[in-house]
Amino acid sequence: MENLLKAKIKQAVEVLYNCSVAEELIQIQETRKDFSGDFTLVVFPLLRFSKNTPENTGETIGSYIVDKFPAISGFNVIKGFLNLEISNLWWKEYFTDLAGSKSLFEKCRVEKPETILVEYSSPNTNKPLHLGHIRNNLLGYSLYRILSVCGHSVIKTNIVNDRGIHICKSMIAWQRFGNGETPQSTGIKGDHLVGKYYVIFEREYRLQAAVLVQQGMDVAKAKNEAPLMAETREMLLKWEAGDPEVYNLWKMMNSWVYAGFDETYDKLGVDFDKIYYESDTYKLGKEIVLTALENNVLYKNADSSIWADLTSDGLDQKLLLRSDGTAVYMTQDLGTAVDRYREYKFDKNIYVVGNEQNYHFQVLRTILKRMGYDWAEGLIHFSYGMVELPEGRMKSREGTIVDADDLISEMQETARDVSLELGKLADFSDVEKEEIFRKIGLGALKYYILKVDPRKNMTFNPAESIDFNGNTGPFIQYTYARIKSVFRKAEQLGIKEEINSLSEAKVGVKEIEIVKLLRRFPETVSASAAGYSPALIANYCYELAREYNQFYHDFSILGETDQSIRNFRLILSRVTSEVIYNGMWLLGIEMPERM
RNA sequence: GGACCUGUAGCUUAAUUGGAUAGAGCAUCUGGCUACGGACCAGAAGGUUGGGGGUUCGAGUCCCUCCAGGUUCACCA
Repeated sequence: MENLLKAKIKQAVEVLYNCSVAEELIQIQETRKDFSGDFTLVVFPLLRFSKNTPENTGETIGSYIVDKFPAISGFNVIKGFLNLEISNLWWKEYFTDLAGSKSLFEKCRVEKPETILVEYSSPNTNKPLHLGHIRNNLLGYSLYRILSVCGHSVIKTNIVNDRGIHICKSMIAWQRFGNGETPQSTGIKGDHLVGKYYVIFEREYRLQAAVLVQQGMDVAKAKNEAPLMAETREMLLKWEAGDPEVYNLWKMMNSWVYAGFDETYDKLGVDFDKIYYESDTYKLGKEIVLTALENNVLYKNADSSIWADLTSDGLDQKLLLRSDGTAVYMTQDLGTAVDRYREYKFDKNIYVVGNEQNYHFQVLRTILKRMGYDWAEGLIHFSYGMVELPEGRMKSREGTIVDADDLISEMQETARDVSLELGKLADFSDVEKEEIFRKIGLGALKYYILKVDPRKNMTFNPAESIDFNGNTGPFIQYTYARIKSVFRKAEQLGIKEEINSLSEAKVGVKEIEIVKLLRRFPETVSASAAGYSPALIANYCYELAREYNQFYHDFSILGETDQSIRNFRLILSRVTSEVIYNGMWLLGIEMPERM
């Protein structure tokens, strides 16, 4: 419709003012709700052609369009805005097409599909997942679905930080203080057990350093020379050298962690097509660094550490190999990127990583480009904001980290409490009920996190997150469940859809209002793909649900005596439920048939 | 100190990328079921978009400058 209007307006300006107009000057937008009309032309940019006041120009163009374009039933001009009214018949015909279309995503397909890797989650194997990871996983997974329905070929990847000094810390602590504990012997989930030893390491290490400081050593030196830290460094060297004892311990503890992660991913409803391990990719990283050193892209320090000098790009010096030859984080990221490109020849490699690493990715891309990898252009850092608590940032030192597993079960508990209190599920079995509680609890959590602009820091307010009223996941699920309830009733009454006669129904403004909203779905999906923002879809779903609820409240569907209107409303409800279902599906949120 | 980011009602947030009178939810107050589901709907109140300047027909959005907060610049990841 917009394109048609643009063409007509272009024609109008040519005929009326004898000038040809550039496409960008014709600005069409949906009319704001407080004004009458459907589409609005901003006339200011056209004044240079009309050489007249905004009002007169609007009037002139408006009359021309109404005259030449039967779908336009009227217009009004307010200040510099020409509001065009589309005939109800056009909307009803539009809706007829929509109701009969096979896929809601047809209009989202891009012309040139790309191969896109989406990396998300990226856990360290020394701690369980927390609230920050939840935002990461939900964003990554939703992005995967959004890009996929737009026609791209998307590969979900995860890079597991399974090596490095931090892993050795848990290992050392377990060796020293673990007494052979295992997930089996303790009944503790594997990732939580390993996390426990990471915490123990930090505690003991801090104690040792404090003792040294008390003996008169300065703080930096004490931190460096505490025996636990020395052992850890030694273990990392052994690990890189392939020492069998260290290697086996590492394998065992990592396997515990993976079992734990898999459980959490499963609960969250996310998965991966390809998992990379840094223990595999860091070697390639080292090779690449050494090759680049030979090619004089990098330089070697007197202590034989290897660096990139990025000062000419406005960045700093960056260490790529330590003086003892071991790899750092950046080294393995270089290796991973090259590895991935060799395997997939991706057009884009999207890293879903927090905004605290903005600098890291700037450096990564710069170094790869200097090394001559032109495809580094396609590395995209999808930089999302931190999740904070009402009291401020989560701090492990203060024990304010919100654990992912705990949070998921708490949300489910709350869903159970609320549902049981409302008592609408009496005729369900316990298993069925639990499934509904799960959908509601997770729906609330996911929606709460995904509705905010990913780029912004967000506050996670526990009290607010378990609210199921207003702009929440359960509100949207509830709207869906109500529509389903209407269908069940319709079936009982033997009322069937008649898709042929939709445009004859004498429906009111509210129905048309919803049709207008439904029309925005594909463009919302496209916009969320282009802007990497699931939040746009979340807010759209809410708006649609709210609009539908008003309609549902004010009008009867099955009780309507005019059959053509009843039929229109029934199909309107069906399409609305489909759009809500699919929109929420893009966010990874499941919809219960009843709740 | 350098670089980057953020600031919208008491709180959580939106704003079609420069368009009209800044839109919602929570909390507060008031009202609404003989109905297809009240996890709903309607109404009230709440704003100098951190301050100031500039560009523009038009600025929450772009530029400058202050103020406040955050992130980062590790032989951590």
